[in-house]
Amino acid sequence: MFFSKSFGYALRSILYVVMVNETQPRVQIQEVAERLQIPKHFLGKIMKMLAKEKIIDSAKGPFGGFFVNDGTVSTPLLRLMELTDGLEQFQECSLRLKKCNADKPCPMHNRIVQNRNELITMFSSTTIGDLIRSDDKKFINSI
Amino acid sequence: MFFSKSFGYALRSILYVVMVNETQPRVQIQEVAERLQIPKHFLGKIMKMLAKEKIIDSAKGPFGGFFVNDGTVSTPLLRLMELTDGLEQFQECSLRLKKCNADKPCPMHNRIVQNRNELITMFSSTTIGDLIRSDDKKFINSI
DNA sequence: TGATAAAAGGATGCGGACATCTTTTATGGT
DNA sequence: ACCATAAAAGATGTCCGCATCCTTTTATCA
Ligand code: FES
Ligand code: FES
Repeated sequence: MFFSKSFGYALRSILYVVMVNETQPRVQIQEVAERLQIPKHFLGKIMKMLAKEKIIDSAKGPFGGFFVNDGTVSTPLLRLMELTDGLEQFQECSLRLKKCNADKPCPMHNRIVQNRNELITMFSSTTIGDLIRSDDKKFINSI
Repeated sequence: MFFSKSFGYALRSILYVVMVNETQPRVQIQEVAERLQIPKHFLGKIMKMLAKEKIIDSAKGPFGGFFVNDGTVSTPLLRLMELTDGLEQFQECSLRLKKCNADKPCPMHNRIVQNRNELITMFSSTTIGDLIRSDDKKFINSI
């Protein structure tokens, strides 16, 4: 289940930039696209958006590229999800009925609300940096 | 979050048929579509599929329509999900990497696997009948 | 200052989920 | 036998996520 491709691309790209930046000041789209097997031009759009939203920074010109800024590692996953997928999926009724509320719950509501809240909590409290620290460097092979 | 519209339509329609069938032997697409505010022709496709898969039964001709069968109320939600959305979303990596496995977990894996398993358990163990019993008749206004 | 490199930006295309409409087939009542 | 009715079937259309490509802008360096 079930995040958009954009979310996955964005997350993996940021992780890659953060890790590579430890030894290398700039990372270019070309490199990210190749290493992470992401369509280059599509990735361009995503990283441009991430830069505009100040999740990462970018520099044009020769020796340009993308690089982390002060906020990068403390970005919560929820913020990323907001940018790529929007937050409606967390807030609206799972059956897309008018309004998810405890007074007039849809048939699924009581079965799903706890699970959903746990997910929201995880997305709110987990940051980019958390992912890197917890899994150590090992997973660079699997992003 | 984040079931397909088809899943929502299917679930609500079945619930409606089950409940109405207590006092009325057949239910027609027209009626379901109006009461549940679902596009009629699209609903036709879905209910045809549900009938073919024996989740409900159908009868053509005058006084025809859809009606429950012996298995309807004991259908697990997971079976419904399988028919409308497929089960891949439960099985594959949330970042759509090759294979979700504990040996080479993606960065999200450990953050999400428990939540996902809880969801699978709920979908496996909850049936159409469960939904009707637990919420009693009240929610007929909100399907 | 001009050549070059890389991101920013925009136009276009593709496929699948969602939706509508029309035709065919089966059924029960007359 | 015939007709009205309703599901089955299928053709067609729309929209959006995903993807590609091309042009423009900005920065660097010889
Ligand atoms: S009312 Fe549907 S999930 Fe809350
Ligand atoms: S490896 Fe990605 S969710 Fe399990």
